Amino acid sequence: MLNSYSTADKVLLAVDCIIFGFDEEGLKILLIKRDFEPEKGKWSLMGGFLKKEEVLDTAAIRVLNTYTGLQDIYMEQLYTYSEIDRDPVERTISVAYYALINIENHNAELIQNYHAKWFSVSEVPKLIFDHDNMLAHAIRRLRYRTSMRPVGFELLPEKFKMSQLLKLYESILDKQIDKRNFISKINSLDILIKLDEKDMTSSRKGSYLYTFDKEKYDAKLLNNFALNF
Amino acid sequence: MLNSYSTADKVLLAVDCIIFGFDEEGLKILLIKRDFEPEKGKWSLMGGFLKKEEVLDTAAIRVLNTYTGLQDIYMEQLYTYSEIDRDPVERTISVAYYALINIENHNAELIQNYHAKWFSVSEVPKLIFDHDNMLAHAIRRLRYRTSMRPVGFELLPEKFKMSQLLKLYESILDKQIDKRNFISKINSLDILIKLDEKDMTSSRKGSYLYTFDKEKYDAKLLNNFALNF
DNA sequence: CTTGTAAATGTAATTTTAACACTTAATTGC
DNA sequence: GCAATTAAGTGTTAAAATTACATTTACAAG
Repeated sequence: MLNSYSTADKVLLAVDCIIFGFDEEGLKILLIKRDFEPEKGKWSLMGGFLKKEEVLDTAAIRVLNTYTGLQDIYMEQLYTYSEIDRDPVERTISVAYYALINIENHNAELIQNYHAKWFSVSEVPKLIFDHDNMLAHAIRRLRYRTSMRPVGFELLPEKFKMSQLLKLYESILDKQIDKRNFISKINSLDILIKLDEKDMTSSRKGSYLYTFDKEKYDAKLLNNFALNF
Repeated sequence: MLNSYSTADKVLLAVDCIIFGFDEEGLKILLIKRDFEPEKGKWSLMGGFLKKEEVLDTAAIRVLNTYTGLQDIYMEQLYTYSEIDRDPVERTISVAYYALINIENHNAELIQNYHAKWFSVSEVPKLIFDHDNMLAHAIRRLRYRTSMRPVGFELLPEKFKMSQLLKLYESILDKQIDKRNFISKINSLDILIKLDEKDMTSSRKGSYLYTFDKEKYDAKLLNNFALNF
């Protein structure tokens, strides 16, 4: 019967986390080496089972924290995967979440302790189960999202150079963007604050640092502004 | 322990279906009057529980068919809802799906037999549980999708007038669109075939009928063409 | 003080979008 | 049969957005 709570099947529900990061080398993703069967020793997304009295968003945050120690990371739900044999051990439905984080802010040491490792998105190893599929889906979504609104907030350090922001966009969208057009478009959005400070590490001349203007950014968000690079 | 299949909690997993339709009156949504407790007699989305050996996509199709007799409706997964008390009877996680169908093609009689009823999206009654939230989410997604690619395929009859297509877009996006700009933009996409046939029911002059050019449409899809009305 | 390096900067051509109103084709009623 | 009616059909222009493209600047190093 379609609507009897008592006779309905119950299933295992998992969450898997796709964590994007960004540094000088480009766009990366955080993976773990599984330390349990099946597929022990293979690379995998971070995952775990949903608890009875837990909301999915919370489960995703908990799983990420368990594997990496990372806290207060905002994740977005991506998609729910339910292929019958996606998990060879037992029928498991998995809800994928993704997040963007700033690699520098989230110290490598902690991640080392937890056996998680960053991989360039262009050099991701074969993953277990349907995790390749999840990752591909997440990248697609990230690209899409990027063209709809600035994503730099989460992926860049507090203060950043314009060239970093440009590189971030080029990494995510996987294409070259004209520097001048990029700068004028970003500036026209009026969501950055140019600081008096310069970063002298990368050139003789030094380059100005910027921060996001959170207030103006939030105001724009309401209008669903697009970017179209 | 995070990864023990044997000790992990199992939960009830449901699917709920948000079915959009379109006719002369505009954009509509298909609801049912619940004939069981709780909330018996209240309006609701169509829902049902996932079976052990069933994929979510299939469950969504099955549920829709059970309530409406409708078959072969392509649905897209929307989002998974997991608030603890979203279902007052028992903890239930629900995966929402949405679809666009052509009301004329899917005969009203069948739907009557099954106690489902079409409501204008502007006049939807209060729904049970978190279904209002799901619907709002689905409308947002439909608008978004509409601006990214033509959706007419599913919502219009095989042959349609340009004015119907225009009205469809106006209904979904909930705003007026200039007739001439609309026509020239649609034509520039080169995905419609203008037939020799005219529809004489709505005016003295009659209006040409169109169909979608599926091949050209699919070719364009690869380029992720946008519409921006 | 010359050299090297990345940063910073502007303009013109093209394309896209937005705003806007009259004519046409055919039926209906007189 | 002709005047009236009704929705269909059709182009142009101004404004805005996008794209393509190259030189100068500031500073440190030698």
